[in-house]
Amino acid sequence: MNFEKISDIIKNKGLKITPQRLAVLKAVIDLGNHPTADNIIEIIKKSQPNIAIGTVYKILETYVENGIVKKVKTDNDIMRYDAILDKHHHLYCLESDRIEDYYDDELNDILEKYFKKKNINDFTIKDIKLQIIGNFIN
Amino acid sequence: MNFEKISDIIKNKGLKITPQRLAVLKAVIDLGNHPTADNIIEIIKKSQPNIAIGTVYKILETYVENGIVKKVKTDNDIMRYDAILDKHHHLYCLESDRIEDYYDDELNDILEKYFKKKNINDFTIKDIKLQIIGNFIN
DNA sequence: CTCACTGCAAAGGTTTTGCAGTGGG
DNA sequence: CCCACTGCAAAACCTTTGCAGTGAG
Repeated sequence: MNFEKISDIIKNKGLKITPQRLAVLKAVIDLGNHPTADNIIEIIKKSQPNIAIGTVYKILETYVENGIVKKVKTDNDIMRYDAILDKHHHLYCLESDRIEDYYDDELNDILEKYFKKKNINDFTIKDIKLQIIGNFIN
Repeated sequence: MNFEKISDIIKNKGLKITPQRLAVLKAVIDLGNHPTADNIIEIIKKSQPNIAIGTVYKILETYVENGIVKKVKTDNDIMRYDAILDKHHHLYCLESDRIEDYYDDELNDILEKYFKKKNINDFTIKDIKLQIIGNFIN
């Protein structure tokens, strides 16, 4: 994704634009497949060798607070990040640490209809995420 | 839960029974609400002040491998554990770190039917977990 | 008896923090 | 210009590991 679009995303949230912030968001979007903080840093170091690890974590935290990216947690306890571009769920592989996106509007409709009918006591639903766990067939 | 039942759960998996193992599983079950390793250790220290933190982690890992407890992924920092007593999903509170269980067979049926029909390419589903995210109304 | 389990302590890796200096608006 | 952001390094944090000693089967 180009820097102009990325710049817009950041600006829309009223955040200051810095080269580091542009690079972090571009990395999360371009890497796509739920990168770890480490993956992101590795990519950014190519264009900005002096970026600090702490800075990347601070930027990611800012993005999470502003709803620009989401955290995705794995069983191995390493945090991964995911740019929010569309509503989707995740396929988790039991045999590797692969995580793939799963999109389906029909599924979202089914869930929405179900929860609208159920109306859980004392709980307001903001989001629903499915963790679909299994194995990829190679 | 009493130690006899807990002992049976461990024995059924062909694992050795030790006071530490009994205490860890009892703590996970009794605490109920998806305790962290730290919560578990805190409880156990009351009856077994000398138990080692490393031992608790090793025991929990053994239980996970043997399907006695599950790890619960939170989008925040810390790993939580959950005794497997029944198929269920989780309500995550955005404002606190509360996690509640959500049971509903109708939901499980709907999901099963949906995924049976969809048949995701190159992926065999072993389990599906819903993260229902929102706020508890106090 | 034997091997798996425990306790201990150190190491491992990830994420957070404090502070001085910098630069975006 | 000013305040928010960055770089740096240390530290906090949770979890894992190695090893010697112990105890369950």
